[in-house]
Amino acid sequence: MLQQTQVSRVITKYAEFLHRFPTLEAVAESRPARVREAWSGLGYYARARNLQRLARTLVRHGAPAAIPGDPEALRLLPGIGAYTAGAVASFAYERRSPLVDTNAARVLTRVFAPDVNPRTHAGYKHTWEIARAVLPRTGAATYVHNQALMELGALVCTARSRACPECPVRSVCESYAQHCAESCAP
DNA sequence: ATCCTGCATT
DNA sequence: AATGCCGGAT
Repeated sequence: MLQQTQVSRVITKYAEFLHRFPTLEAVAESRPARVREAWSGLGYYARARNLQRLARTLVRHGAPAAIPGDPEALRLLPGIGAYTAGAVASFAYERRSPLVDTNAARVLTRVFAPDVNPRTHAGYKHTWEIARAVLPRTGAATYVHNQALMELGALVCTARSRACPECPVRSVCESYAQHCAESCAP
């Protein structure tokens, strides 16, 4: 649901969806129209179709669904791209796996590569290299690191405004001096 | 117009 | 590498 959709708009829908479909088995057994119905209002309905395809893939043979923890295995599932694979590996399994969403891409380029535009294809690839390069050593630390990276982008270093005075990494940020020296620095 | 915890298809 | 997909908020 969070793929290209704001958290604030997902929260309610997610709770309702889980109430209607408590398990992957429930999603797998449902008629597609029911899944689509529970998704209504969120947009990008291909995600709902992909979710059910994913559920039906994982619960085949009636066995309890097992979600892979390896990013490469996750990446093979319908609707799971590079970001979601990294997010599940990192957050659900505490694997030492990088992740780049819109927040991470913006923060990483602003902090480490001010001249890179993450919205271009080359720039986006570069953000993945940075994300891997700055990963901490352990999986447990990676969970916290990735969480913090995304939260920084969601709450402090947003697309429309940079709260540099409130930013915990401003002392090492390469665009801080450039962008906020006059307007933000005390 | 631009943005949002992207992905599949071409 | 580029585009379509959905919809609400800024």
